[in-house]
Amino acid sequence: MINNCKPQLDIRECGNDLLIAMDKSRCNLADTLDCGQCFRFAKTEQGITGIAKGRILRLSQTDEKMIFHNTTKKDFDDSWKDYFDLETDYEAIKDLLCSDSPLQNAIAAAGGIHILKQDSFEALISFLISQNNNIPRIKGSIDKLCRGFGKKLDSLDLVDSCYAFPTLSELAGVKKADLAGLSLGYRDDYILDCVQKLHDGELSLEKIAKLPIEKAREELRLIKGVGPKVAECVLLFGFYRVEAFPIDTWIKKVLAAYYPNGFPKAFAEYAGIAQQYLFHAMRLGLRL
DNA sequence: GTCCAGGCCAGAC
DNA sequence: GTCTGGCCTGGA
Repeated sequence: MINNCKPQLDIRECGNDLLIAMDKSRCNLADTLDCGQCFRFAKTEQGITGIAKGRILRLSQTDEKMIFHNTTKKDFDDSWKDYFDLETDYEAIKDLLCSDSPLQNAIAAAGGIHILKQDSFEALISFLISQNNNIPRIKGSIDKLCRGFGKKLDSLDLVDSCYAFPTLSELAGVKKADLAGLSLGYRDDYILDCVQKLHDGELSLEKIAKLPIEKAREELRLIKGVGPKVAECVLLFGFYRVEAFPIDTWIKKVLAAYYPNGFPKAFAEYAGIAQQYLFHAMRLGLRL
């Protein structure tokens, strides 16, 4: 157990922008938004642009500060501080994980990653789509889903129009034919089953959020298309259960190469965070 | 052309 | 309970 010491944030308003003093090793926005946990952010010439919480967010980061463009301190305090998990003491967690050599190396390369506190419905639908799939296509399918069913957002200076991720009620009653053209392949049935079970009240994400992790896992697995990997992803990225440990092809390689006797139990409480460091480092092609 | 990408399901043993 | 083939699709 780690004594979580809430990090102090040095926040400054500058015109329409909000500047937060932050070393990239403490929180790296590019890595955080491009490590496979979310699918709605993209690099642009100015920085990073994406959609979360039904709003368009434009970000950039230098070595010593992150910049939330067109953002008020209230927006930040009400939404983004929590979304980017900026009040968790990652340095203490990394100190613990660094006692392990492969993790120490992974953290040196990817230690700026934070776990985002995403909407659970969005995460569930997104990771249903993610199975046996590649990231560009996942992003394309999700974008089309948003354009087809989500609320249109004021796009300010952006060329493309932007759409929020559809809510459960916006997707309720959707038919298989409505999903044609989203490049979902056989995954369309999974989404239909998921939306139907949630809309009928057979399952409730609010209830799942309050369950012990074992029980939450079982409930999620009742949805067609949710197997072990997808369930762990939804728990970790949609419910902020940082003890969840998704095992994908990359992590399988990590476990085989560096943890033949299993992942250390000492890290169980933060296994999901460790997983992200290892996953990102493997994708970078590093030797740990 | 083949392979595979952040898997899961159904059926066979 | 464990293992295997099939599944949509697009890019390397």
